[in-house]
Amino acid sequence: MTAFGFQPHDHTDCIRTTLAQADAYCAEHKLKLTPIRRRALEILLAEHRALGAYDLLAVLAKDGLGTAPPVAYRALDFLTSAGFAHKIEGLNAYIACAHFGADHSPAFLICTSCKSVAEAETTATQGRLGEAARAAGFAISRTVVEALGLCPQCQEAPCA
Amino acid sequence: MTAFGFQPHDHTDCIRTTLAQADAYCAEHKLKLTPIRRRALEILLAEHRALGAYDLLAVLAKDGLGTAPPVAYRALDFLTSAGFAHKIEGLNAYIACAHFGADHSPAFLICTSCKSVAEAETTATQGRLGEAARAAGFAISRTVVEALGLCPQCQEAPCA
DNA sequence: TTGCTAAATGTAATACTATAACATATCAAG
DNA sequence: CTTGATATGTTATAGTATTACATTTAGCAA
Repeated sequence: MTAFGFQPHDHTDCIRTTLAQADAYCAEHKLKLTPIRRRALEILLAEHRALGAYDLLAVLAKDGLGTAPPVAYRALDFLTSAGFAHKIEGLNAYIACAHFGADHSPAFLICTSCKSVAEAETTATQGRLGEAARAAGFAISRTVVEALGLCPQCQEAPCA
Repeated sequence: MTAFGFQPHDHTDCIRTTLAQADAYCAEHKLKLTPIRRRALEILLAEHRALGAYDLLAVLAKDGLGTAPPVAYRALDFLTSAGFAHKIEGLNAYIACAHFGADHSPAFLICTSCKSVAEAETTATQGRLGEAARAAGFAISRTVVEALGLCPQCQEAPCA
């Protein structure tokens, strides 16, 4: 359950710091980090793994913040648009961004056993995808770069 | 509708050639390219763009080859397992493989306007994902590498 | 303050994507 | 020919996401 680049770390601190950064970012960019949105981000940060929209919704519902699917999807739309979270297409799930702030094109290492996710930093025009796009005259607006496999822990203990 | 690396080409020939290759590959590997599976591949080849499972099913149904969802998903499972087709995660859609045969880790350029898809060839351990995986001790089993954006044609005619 | 406008939220219904479960049929190997 | 594995037929359901519209809230201007 605890994974960041597959290493344990201090969750409480990372949640608090990132929420503060999000508050500051929204203030500066005239975005509204409403209670639902802020709580959704907090939930994703606390889990620190990919969470389905309905999983998120279940937690929001326990807090009395909404019960219908659009509540979760709207919060996720906001968070992903603002760059506070990303969608993992290979899992139809969402995760808090590990590299707060700037516009970026994340790459993910996703453990299919324990569901932990590591986020690597890239730019959209790097790597083989960027090469191929330039060669083809293709204009990239978004990239999906994900590797599914086993994290170091789960390679050692496959039956966990 | 006609796109291969976003260039027009001879569909009829490419369908025939690839089906023949698939027949040969299945004979050699003791796989059964049954009528449903063969027709599904033919449909994907003919469209030459990402097709939803239910879109495929609709065509199969017109041919009297089945009406229930498992018909389409089973055919797609077979085709993707055999390497004859790939799933585009960013679109929840499927496309015939443009590089027949060998085991490979495809990278896609996907036009969000006309839905055409170009497939680039890579290996799972190449590029930034491979670097990140090695650094983290992560064992890759499958990669998802996709760029969403506009193909050359749609950049010029955005209102098509 | 009042009223306007845009954004956010509440809610119900529905669409889209995918799988589970189980019965039946087909086919190759012994 | 029978057995076992694979493929297909079919119904139901699970999981993911959006549309549509009513209501509320927040910010701003008259």
